Amino acid sequence: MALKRAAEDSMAFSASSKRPRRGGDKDDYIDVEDEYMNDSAADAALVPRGATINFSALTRKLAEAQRSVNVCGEESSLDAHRRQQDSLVSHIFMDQDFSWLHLKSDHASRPLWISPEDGHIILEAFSPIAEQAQDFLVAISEPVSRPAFVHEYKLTSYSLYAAVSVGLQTEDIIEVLNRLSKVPVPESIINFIRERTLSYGKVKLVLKHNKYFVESSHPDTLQLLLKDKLIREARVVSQQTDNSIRAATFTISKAPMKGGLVIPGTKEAEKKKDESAPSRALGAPGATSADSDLFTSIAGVDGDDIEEDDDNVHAFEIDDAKIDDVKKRCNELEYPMLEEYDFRNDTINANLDIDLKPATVIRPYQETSLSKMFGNGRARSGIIVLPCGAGKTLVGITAACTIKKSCLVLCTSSVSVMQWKQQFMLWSNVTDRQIAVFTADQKERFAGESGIVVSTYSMVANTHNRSHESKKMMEFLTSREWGFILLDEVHVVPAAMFRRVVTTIKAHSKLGLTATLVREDDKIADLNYMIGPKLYEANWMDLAAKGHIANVQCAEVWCPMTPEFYREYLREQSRKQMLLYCMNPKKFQACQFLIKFHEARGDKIIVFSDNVFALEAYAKKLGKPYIHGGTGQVERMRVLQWFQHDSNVNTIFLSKVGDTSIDLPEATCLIQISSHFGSRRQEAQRLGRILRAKRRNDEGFNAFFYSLVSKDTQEMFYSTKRQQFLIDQGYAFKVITHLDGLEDLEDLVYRTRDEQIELISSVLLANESEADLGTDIRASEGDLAGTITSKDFGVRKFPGAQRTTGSLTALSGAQHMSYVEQNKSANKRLARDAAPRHKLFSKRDKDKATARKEARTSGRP
DNA sequence: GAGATTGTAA
DNA sequence: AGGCGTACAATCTC
Repeated sequence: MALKRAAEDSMAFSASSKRPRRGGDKDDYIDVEDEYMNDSAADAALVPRGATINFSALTRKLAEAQRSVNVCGEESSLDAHRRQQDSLVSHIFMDQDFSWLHLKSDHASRPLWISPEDGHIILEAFSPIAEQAQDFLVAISEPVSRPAFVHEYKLTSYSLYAAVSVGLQTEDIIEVLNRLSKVPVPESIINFIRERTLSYGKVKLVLKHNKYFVESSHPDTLQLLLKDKLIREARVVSQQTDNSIRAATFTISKAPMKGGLVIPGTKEAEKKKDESAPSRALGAPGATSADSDLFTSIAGVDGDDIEEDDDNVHAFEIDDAKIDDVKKRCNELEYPMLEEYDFRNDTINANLDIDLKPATVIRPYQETSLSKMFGNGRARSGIIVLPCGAGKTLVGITAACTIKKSCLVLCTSSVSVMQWKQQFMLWSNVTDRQIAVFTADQKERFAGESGIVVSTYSMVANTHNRSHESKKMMEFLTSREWGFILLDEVHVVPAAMFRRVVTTIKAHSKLGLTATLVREDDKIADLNYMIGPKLYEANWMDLAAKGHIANVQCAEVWCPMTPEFYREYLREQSRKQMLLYCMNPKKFQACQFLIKFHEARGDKIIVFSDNVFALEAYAKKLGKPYIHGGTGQVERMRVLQWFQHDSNVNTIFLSKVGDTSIDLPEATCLIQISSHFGSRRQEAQRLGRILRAKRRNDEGFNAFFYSLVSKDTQEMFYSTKRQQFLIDQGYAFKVITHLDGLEDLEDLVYRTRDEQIELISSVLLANESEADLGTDIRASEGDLAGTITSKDFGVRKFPGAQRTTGSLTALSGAQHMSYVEQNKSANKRLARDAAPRHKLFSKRDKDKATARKEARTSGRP
């Protein structure tokens, strides 16, 4: 069967590095590439002897080699697809010739290659010391792409900042890089590292007595910062002069002491070495202990600290409303502020007496991530990136148990609020009195001086009218100093409203947790100054290889459109097109087939669809339960109970509700029928649903992840884009163009043409009733309301032709009246669409926008 | 408990 | 560069 063959193909490939057949299209690298591929991989050096090499082509080749082929007479479109995917692989070394670089004589045993131009680093992942090298590279650079054989990293300002903040020093970085590199570290890179790390770690932001101070052991650095207007104006010159002579000078205090700190739940370093044994596809014998010693000590696990030049530190106070701006500016000035919390010497804030339960042992990578955070005996602010199901919660709880101060946990939904509380109770000895929940329907407060509060972002970020209780609760939250703030799903924090929480809550240290540090907008970089640097990022493939998360086989199933559907697809506009390619009968069939196939294997299956209409249609047709946003709580729970405990219910259909909060440890197979929009995060999150499968440690267990894609439609593009994150994590997507045995299914849905035609008319009908009102009314200015204009037939509307200012025709009450009786929801949409056209509303919108902007930049001169 | 409002994602 | 349109969650009010 085709499916099985695909899996075998890929296995055979990874075992013997046999290259899939493919027409040679680029001649310039073929020779080199062949030579490389025929070498025993462990010996092969990335920089071969020989003339000009096109590295870009080489890396692309290797990445592509991971996608196994399932040839089915679809050559042309498969090739086109591949070319498209190729273009997504990073373009390092494009048109660049680095063959002049001097190779060290023993280059074959060194796994790194460093580009002198842009700081990209290539790691041979099959090198015996790859794992240690990887630890080091994660600490100093950004992972760009980590497929099976060749990993790509990039040195950036931020990554070096993160390296410094986890305790690495400039010369260490250069030295280790040099040891690992096949070529001497280029001068340009050395300069870059020196230049960037020089100023890092010199300035700190500290919270004392509920006030923020910029602190440094170098007064001249502070002077330098004060030359900046923004920072100068953010400074608070206090009247009280405790230690300082005059108000204009900095306050001086004793630098904090360091010392040995033990993170609870850890069991010394031996454990770690045991875990590192299983080798991956091309893995060679493990590294010598000398090697690992070198890297762990360099990577700051043992907690070597930056020496303070001075026993005294100097500081000036800044306005807490402006810390966000100041932090941002300091970053721009290449003096990023470290946020460290010397919690053991904090005598002002009451201790919280919690600890992990004695039996709790954390996993090696959790320990590693925490050691980055507590490497120097203090709590650094930053972000830890772990895949879903890898135990982020436990990392957070352990951190809280290490700091032992009051702690605020923020999550995205009230469901996860409850989960966090429950997890705290499970893993630590926290008592019910110490942990409080703050949501819409529960406003508790902990008893005593210190405690834990779990809440949601919207609860804390909320600006508009609050109930009396919440007001009081908010006062409680903002008035006190928190030792620790835990930000779950930290990638949401850059959102306009949610980022507010970082400034309104005064916390000594912040830890952000997320599985996918990506957003489709450009706000993700803001986290660098809002929270702190990325302290640790796990490699999904490694965790899977070690059995912490499940192995996943990913596949993209191409479903051809039936002629009727494709004809309609070409005629319609994008929105209706979407419905058409979701409801493609071939996709229906593929879905049915896959469900049947996996149910027979004993899998528990989740089918995702963003489109609620399609979701309902599929679920009803295939006779499976489904949940979407509109499903009531009771119904949801019932369906989930069935799914988890009833052996007759092995498949459920979920809309976007399934992306977050619902915990489904039983699922082992996942099918996406409508993967609208190119969200990498959503794709990764969905994959995460099956990573924690309980059966993951069974011999040869695989979880399955399918994306059903209608061929030759927009969906192909989105699908490619969505997969990027997972491909960067090292997942290989297979393309399946034919499902063997599908035709033999006796109760195959929509087999006859008549049935398909019936489906298409129901789809079009659904379109009429649900979608048309919106499009018709939103005709361009001056059109009579409800008139269908030529634009409605065009393939693509002219952008900007719509939504200009107030034509009153669209507002004339008659329309509203005429639709009120017919369709309530349409009426609602109508009102929403029409509203911005009226001057009053547009004014209100504008006001709101400016108000929001002001709130964000509040306090700025 | 429905509805309104606000906010997020992509 | 930002809007597009949809699905969803959380909160408060009545």
